[in-house]
Amino acid sequence: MITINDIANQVGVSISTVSRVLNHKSKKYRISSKTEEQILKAADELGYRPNELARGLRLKKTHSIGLVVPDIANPFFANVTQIIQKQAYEAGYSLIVCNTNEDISLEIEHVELLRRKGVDGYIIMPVGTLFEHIEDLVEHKKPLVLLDRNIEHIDANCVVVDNYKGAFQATSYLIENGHTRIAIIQGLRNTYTNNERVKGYLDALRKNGLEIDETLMVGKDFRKENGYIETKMLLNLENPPTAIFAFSDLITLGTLQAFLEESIKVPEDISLITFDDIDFAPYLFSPLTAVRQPRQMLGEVAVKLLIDDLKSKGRIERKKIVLDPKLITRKSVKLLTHARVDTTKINMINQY
Amino acid sequence: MITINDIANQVGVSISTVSRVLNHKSKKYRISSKTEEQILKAADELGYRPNELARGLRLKKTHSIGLVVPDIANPFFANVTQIIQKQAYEAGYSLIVCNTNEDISLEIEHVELLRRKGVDGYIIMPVGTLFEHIEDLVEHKKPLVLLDRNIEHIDANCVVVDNYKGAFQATSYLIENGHTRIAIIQGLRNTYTNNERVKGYLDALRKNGLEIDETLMVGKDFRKENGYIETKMLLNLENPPTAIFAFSDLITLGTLQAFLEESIKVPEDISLITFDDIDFAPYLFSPLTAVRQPRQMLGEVAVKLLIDDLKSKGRIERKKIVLDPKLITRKSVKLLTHARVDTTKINMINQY
DNA sequence: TTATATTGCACAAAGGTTTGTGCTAAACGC
DNA sequence: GCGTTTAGCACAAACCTTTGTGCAATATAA
Repeated sequence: MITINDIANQVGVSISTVSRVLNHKSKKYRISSKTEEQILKAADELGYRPNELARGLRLKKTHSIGLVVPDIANPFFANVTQIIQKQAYEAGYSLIVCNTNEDISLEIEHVELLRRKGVDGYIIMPVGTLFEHIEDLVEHKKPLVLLDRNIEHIDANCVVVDNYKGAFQATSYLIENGHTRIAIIQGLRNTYTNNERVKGYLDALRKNGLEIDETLMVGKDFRKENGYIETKMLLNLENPPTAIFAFSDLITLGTLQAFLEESIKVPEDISLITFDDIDFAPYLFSPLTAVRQPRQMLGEVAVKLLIDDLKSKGRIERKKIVLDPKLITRKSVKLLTHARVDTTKINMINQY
Repeated sequence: MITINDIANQVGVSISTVSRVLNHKSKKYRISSKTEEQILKAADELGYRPNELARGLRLKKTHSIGLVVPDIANPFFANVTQIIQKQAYEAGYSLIVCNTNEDISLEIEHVELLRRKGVDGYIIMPVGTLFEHIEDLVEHKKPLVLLDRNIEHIDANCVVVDNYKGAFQATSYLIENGHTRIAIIQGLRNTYTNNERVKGYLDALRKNGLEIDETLMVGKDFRKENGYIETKMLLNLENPPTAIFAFSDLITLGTLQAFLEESIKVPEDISLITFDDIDFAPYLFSPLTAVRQPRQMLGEVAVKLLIDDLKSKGRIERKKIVLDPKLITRKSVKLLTHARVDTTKINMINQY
């Protein structure tokens, strides 16, 4: 491994001079242009590569940021991750990616690891059930942004989408189409996203004077298996729902599998609406009506917030940013015949 | 920040003693259990967190590995990435993820960055058009595994799937179903995967005595837009194909969009087969026949190979591992009426 | 010519670890 | 009681940088 020492020896100067030249501080320290050239030449010839560990140790900066994500394989998170990676790279940062699998103890461990590695900042999509480790981060003034999921009590940068609104719109749309027995298959309980979606769902029901049936509020995590099992159960109810609102693309995947096995057709036999607008949604057997989240914006804003924080060294105040989702209507929701379509109401929903 | 120095002061011993205790070397260096306890207690109370930069500098080990991937947003790569992350974590390594966007200059930059950061090993899915930067890695004996794409001339660990076989099977399947005008929409030219797939396609045509029509061999990268544009062009041919073989899930996405716009139905109007068996494939408007790649295995083997290499310090010989893909037949291929189905041939293909 | 300013660079400390070696004091052998 | 072993730890170097300060040589001023 070539170090500045090797360069110094080759040129016959001290390592401090080499360092200054390599860091473009020749003028400031009055290094003659002759020496400068020699050093640059030697560095090139020897194939010098700065040791970022040593720099990081000295400078207390690693130019890397830690990304903590629940499930990279989930298309939604994968997309957001890609955006973040790109933005971070362009700002001069590398990404250390950690997958928590929605496991809080894994999340804690990963955050601990990232601290040991001395990352400059954190972008975290927290499980959200425990958060002392995150509080500790803000207490120590570590640049941090909470992504996709807010933690109310914590004074940290945060960018989320308005899950309440998304769920409210989706549920309202189903109601407008004559559905009264609407099931939800929830994601992980007590996460920010899930809570907000449940609230939106309930409020939409209440606003329309529909009764709330707890047996229709099922589900426990954002995974495919959850969607599959709960759908099977829902279909076996004595009085099954006429519509299902799935809280993630992966849940929808399980739901579709259950439908296939039971020969249930969407929307003829049952209506389906989903959070997360997967790329393939339009080409599914029944093109899916979905709540689309602004993935690109989510990632871009997260990185921007973090970089601002990094540059300002905490002098800048925390921001909580809420982005709007959008209901994309396709063909997976059936208009029940007894429904009176009230276009004014629909317009109201779209403007909401 | 708490250092071993702080612990040493608190307890009243030297930092070397602290270090040895914290590294479980008390016996080896005959530290009294009394001192040991005191140090452990102080470390806990002070909330000591080892500085991995300093350790890395001293030990020349960072416990992190660099992952270079063309496109994390692509479901295939996203899935592989997730597996790798998990396996790496369990082996005690963090993952620095770099997205090259199939851009060779970005790939080179990322590899350079990873070297500066001193990652212990590399898992790279190379663009493959240039590879001096990778050769340099093996020359310097850096633990490395090439994933999904091999580079023939390079003596590195490597795990790929048999793309030739996958393409051969898929093409043969189409031929068995009476198709003679089979288009391929290729991915990035001159990548290992693309080359092998083209070979498999051509060999299948030749073996069945079909003519090769260059106008049916289109496409230039693995993205959606490529699929969309090329499909539009293919549909406008004076003598359009009866089947399209798309070389990636994203290409298929574009193809489906084109089909939708042109009101083309699969498989009635045209047959479709794809590389990469996306999770949603069974539930598409026409459930997709696809070449499934063993994603889980791919990721697991890659990490295993790398870890072995890391542990053996280069004493172990390089391995090239080839995994089998699997043709999953669903309903996107139409049996052309004039075709004679030769079951013996089909069996032969499946055994291949 | 002498005093002062400037040029051009070297020295050394610091950042937090790990580890080979050496030193002191107690324990042991006889 | 003296020599030898052993226990228990400290010292200091090394890993590779960055940077404040200092010093010699040259240039400038008077």
